[in-house]
Amino acid sequence: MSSVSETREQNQSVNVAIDHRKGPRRRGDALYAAIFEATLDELTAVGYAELKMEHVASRARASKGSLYRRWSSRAELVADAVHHTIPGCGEAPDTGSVREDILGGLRGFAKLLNGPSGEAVRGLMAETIRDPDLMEVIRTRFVEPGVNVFLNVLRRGAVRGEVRPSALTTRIASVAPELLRQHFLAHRSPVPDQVLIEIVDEVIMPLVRM
Amino acid sequence: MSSVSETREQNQSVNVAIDHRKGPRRRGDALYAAIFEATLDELTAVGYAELKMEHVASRARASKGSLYRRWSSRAELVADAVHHTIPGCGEAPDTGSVREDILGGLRGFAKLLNGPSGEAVRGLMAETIRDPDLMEVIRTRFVEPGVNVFLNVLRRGAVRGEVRPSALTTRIASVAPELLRQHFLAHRSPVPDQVLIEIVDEVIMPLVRM
DNA sequence: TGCCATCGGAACGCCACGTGCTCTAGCCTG
DNA sequence: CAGGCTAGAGCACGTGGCGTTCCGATGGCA
Repeated sequence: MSSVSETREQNQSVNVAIDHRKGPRRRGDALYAAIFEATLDELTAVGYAELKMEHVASRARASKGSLYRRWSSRAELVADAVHHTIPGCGEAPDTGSVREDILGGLRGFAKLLNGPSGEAVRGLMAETIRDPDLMEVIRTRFVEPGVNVFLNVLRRGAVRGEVRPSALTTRIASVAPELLRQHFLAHRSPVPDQVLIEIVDEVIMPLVRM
Repeated sequence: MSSVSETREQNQSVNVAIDHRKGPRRRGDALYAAIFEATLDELTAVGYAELKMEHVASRARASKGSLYRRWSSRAELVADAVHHTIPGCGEAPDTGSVREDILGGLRGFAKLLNGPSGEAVRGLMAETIRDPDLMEVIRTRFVEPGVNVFLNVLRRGAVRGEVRPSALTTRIASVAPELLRQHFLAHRSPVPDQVLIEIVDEVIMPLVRM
């Protein structure tokens, strides 16, 4: 996380040694990895709105051409970078209590949203306005997996008799992540833990009780 | 310098008919109204993402300067135009039934979202990423009034014994509009009426029952 | 060793932004 | 009613990021 502007100045003015037409040059996976890393660094540094392809390239010590050869837009690059970085889409714990499971699942999502991935997701949500296709990608990668997490929690709760069987629907399983997402979009991160507790105790638990 | 004035002379001689420095010129409210109308027309024509200040000005037969003198950004212009156009922020009917009241309230919002205002709101949501101040404006103008609508419905229902008193919270009153908003953002409009019915029957009614 | 796909760097045209300038219409005052 | 003053229309400009293209260099591979 050293100073970006220094590096750029050197590139522009004097230091011939880092003209990488003459230096070591990466290809394939190594280059992909460097670009992903630079993308996340840039996300944390300036946020999605101010993320410029040129700066990502410069930070990755790559060329704009190399970026555009792989991704046709900023949104695709960021989506790939984030998806490549986060391990899975999270999984709720199995504590034997629906309340604890859902709260744990929400905390997992909140942790992602509060990090650089969150800044990315926020930006990607915005980008879906320009590009409806991207919305499909977002839904598939970030939204639907979340719903399944909570649906599984509810199923386990129903088996134990904690959850009324008629609550085992996609719509109800979507409520918790949707409220979280809505709060995340409508307020600046980080999402306070108190909000998660409120969602669980005021909404989800009364909603799924027998 | 002389070449510049030559060009200008040519432009003038060719385009005399549409040089509105000589035509009727509006001020004050008339100009505001024309700009708002042009903004909404442009919104329906090309959507928020492709809305350009230059095109709005041209459609309103106004100058960019007149726009920037009033609004410092596209987002402020659109927010003003929409807020100036919609009558109130909607009010739920009082049918004597919580289910019908909430459904009616949701249908009111959905009607707004499915029109040009919806395209505007969608775009403004995106813009809040660049401009956190704008988020405050959006919340004040479009979000919070909606919560109060549903809170009033729940209060009336509690008086009638339809709603448990502990459900009279801001958080619970927010659920319906938040789920609607989330659906609106995650899918292209128009929002199907079936979605509203599902929100009411699967989520809200079980949530607020005695 | 020689080939060639790929890389880094730089320059380019493009487009919208936001601003400044000039000329002019409409109102307001004396 | 005349003159002044405010504000609007139109145009041109500088700026900045986009996405492309070209060139020279490089590293993997036959």
